[in-house]
Amino acid sequence: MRLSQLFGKTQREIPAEADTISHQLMIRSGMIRQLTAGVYSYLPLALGALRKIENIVRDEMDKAGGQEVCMPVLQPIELWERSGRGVSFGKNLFRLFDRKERELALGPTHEEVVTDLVSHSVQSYRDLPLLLYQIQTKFRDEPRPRGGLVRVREFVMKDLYSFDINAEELDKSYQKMLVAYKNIYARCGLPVIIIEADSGAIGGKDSNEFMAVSSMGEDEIIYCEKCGNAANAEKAKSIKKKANDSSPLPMEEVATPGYKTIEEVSGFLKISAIDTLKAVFYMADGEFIFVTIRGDLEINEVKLKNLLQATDLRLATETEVSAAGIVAGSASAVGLKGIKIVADESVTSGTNFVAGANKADTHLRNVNYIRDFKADIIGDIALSCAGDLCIKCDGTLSATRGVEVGHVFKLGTFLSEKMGAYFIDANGESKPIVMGCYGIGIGRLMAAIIEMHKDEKGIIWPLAVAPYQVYLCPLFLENQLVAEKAESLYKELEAQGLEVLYDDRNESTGVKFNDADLLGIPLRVTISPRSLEKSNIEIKWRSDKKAELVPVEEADKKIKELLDSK
RNA sequence: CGGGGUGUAGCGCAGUUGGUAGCGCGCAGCGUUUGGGACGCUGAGGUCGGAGGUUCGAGACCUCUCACCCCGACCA
Repeated sequence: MRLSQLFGKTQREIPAEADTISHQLMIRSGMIRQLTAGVYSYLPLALGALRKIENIVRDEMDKAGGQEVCMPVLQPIELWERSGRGVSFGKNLFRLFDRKERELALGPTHEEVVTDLVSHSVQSYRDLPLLLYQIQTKFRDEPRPRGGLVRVREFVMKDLYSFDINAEELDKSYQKMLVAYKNIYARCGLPVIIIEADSGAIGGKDSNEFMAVSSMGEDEIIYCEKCGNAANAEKAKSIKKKANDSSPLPMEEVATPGYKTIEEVSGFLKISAIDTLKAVFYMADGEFIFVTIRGDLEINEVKLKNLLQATDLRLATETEVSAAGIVAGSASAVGLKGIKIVADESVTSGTNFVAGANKADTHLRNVNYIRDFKADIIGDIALSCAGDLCIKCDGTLSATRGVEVGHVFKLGTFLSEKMGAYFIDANGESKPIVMGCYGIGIGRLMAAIIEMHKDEKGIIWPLAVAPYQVYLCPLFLENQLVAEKAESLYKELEAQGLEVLYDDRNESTGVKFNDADLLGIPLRVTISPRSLEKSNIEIKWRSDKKAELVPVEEADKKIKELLDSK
């Protein structure tokens, strides 16, 4: 490709709307252009890299036994009502009406469609296992798109669905996918860690995420350096500090005039937060919920949502709180009636807590679980954080941030049951198909790769995913010799099947080198009068500082060799 | 959904007490240059996000609205 013809210009200035480095680089290099929030056009350079990534993904899916299909983006809403997941996707589901006023959704994922599809063509255990996948656009109306391609509303995703006869067979499919995924990230030059994850709106049991560790990541990862146990913070379990557990004393009131927050109250009473109980109020599917947890801990809303089996969970508004008769700032579960109480296990971890007295400017000392209050539901709803202890060994947990570049789920049978996807087993019995699903966001993966492979000058593409392999960079193009050699080398390299970006522009050396660095094509080949005088050309890896001189007549061979050796 | 911020040329920005819209980059033409973002001259490019209002006069002031970005979706 001649750079002079390539659609998409490089730009010097850092775009104002771009915060993350990968986003800035993609805009500056002319790869992408935003149309509206979370919606992007992909220009040739971006598409080149995306195709490379897709092909790696496709190759690994095929090797793992996957068969590629293409399913509709446009999906009747009834499909989502049938599975019950329309509700859990909520406003993230793009909805529209056709001319007959029939409601449709733009597919945010394809479990429903694929399950429906399979239910019609799989009847026997002989048809299983089955792995179906596609690489195709998804639509999700995210409340807040961010970070360029990190979180968008329209994106290309590889989604594979596995269908098995039982849990053991699902395990095998799952393991196959884990291997394939590891291969994919390795081939893309992206180090990842595999962590335990919540299955969210997708549903299901076991779930793992592939995370690229990066400061631009949206997710917090809690991990143990000692045993390697790692999980998404919204899923992570940990052992918390011990609270005091002296023998229970009689409960007594204490005046706390104007002191409301845990910090204020514990400061005023000269105790630490660990010896208090905090109260937080939620609305779960329209029901007011009173949640209590030890004062030094935070509530993990994902765990809470799962514990309540709620589809919609949010903090209660002040109006709802007062309507429920709660005295904000002095609330506790002690003596509370007619409200569902959820408690974190931590309330049982100590004794003689300070909690609200449910009366203004007053708290209670020596509150003890069971004796003074009882929860309707008790469970682990605490957020784990760095400094807690590992539940698998006695190591101390650390926290880091990561970008989720892949997510795999064991779905089990809940969808196949709802969607009517059954098979006849070897004994002639009808059973629901056991499912798994496995996704990779291609654009996000590309962004993560750039985030990982860059320097102050620009992108440094790993060869396997670079939009071009060679940046052919003649200097002083008006020089007859340079022009002729560049043209002939360009043709020779392309004839060898190499992907060459030929900078045929009459730009100054600085401009060309800076653009070459910005675009990050792995191998730069410089042709100039200076080196040509000695019958040499210059070859340099984008990742290296130093260039290598090579005799002109060996240039094409040498370039091919270098690329093949990588 | 809450909080904060920004909308002026393709990009980055300036625009004073309200007086007929500018700079840099980029773009086009000509010339001189050019081993790490060269220089000169000439030129094109604007419904100042939108609507309404105040005013003799609005990019600026008022009201409404839309879009985009960032933070939080978090404790009473």
